[in-house]
Amino acid sequence: MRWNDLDRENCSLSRTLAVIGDRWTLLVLRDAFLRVRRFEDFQASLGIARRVLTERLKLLVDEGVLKKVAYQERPLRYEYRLTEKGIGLYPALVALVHWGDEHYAGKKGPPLLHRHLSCGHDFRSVMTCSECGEALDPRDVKPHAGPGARKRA
Amino acid sequence: MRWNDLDRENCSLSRTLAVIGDRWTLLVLRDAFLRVRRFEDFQASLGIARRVLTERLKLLVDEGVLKKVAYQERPLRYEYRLTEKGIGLYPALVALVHWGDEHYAGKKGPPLLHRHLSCGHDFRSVMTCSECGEALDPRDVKPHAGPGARKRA
DNA sequence: TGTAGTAAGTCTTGAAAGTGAACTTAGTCA
DNA sequence: TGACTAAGTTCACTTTCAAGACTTACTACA
Repeated sequence: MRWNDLDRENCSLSRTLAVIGDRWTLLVLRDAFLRVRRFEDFQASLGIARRVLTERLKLLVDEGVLKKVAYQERPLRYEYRLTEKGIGLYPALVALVHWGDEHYAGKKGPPLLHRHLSCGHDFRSVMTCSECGEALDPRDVKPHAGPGARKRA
Repeated sequence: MRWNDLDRENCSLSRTLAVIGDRWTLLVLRDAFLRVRRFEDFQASLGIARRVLTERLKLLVDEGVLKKVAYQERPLRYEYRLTEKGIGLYPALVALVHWGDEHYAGKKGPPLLHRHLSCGHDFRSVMTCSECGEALDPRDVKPHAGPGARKRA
């Protein structure tokens, strides 16, 4: 199977991964959330091959995860910013980071903490149920076919 | 940069991606959460090349995300099950699925729904603050250097 | 005893994607 | 004029992936 075929699969995870399911893409997004915006800055920060960076940024822009915004004219130059759709990936990214903090941080602790400005504390994200507000235990969740289901979910 | 070098980077996301940041790996984990456990079943379900599946399963076992459990002797055969560490990836996976539901589900709606057994409703996951319990707005979060920080976060 | 079947890999070969360095373009600055 | 900058593009080379055939160790059937 080719990766471009993934978006035709009837699974929201496949379709998500067809857009952002590539290591570089997720690192680009991490940087974007840390306010990196320009081509040279992404390149220097990640050490990514320039051709690959060009390709990934283009895909993210085409998918509406990032948008190009001119930051100067003559010479015309653009920077890349997260759209609302892109910001919607924050929970997933934070969940991955916190999983890494938990299992791969060294003795000293995690390299980066997240502060919740409105309460003032460093936090970990907790996945809760949109309906009852309780914290979710994976064993307390049952997947079932939804309205868009075909044969395989 | 090689991908094996990623785990030496001082960033929890890099270290996480060195383990699970590969499209196939995440799809393997999706299947694992849907109770797929055997080599042949993963292979048939995903259409993944057998060599790549072998490799990915081995990495996940080496990293303690999956464990091999014998389900019969003579011939000795193993199945792959999520460990506690693997189950810890559930929030991230659900967040990715829900992002896909939101942006890529067709007119009919998402192919798969998640029911919270203890409250009985289909839900979406909401990221909340472990300290104050409020839902988190990405704009209300400020990352800052943690105890394990080196020069770059 | 021979034949087929099963589960979990392993091997092989051509195609695709990634890597690093040099090059290009359009403009500024001194 | 010459050096510099940002954002790519091009090129030669290496690594990884895809698809399918093959292997191993055992069971079940006739």
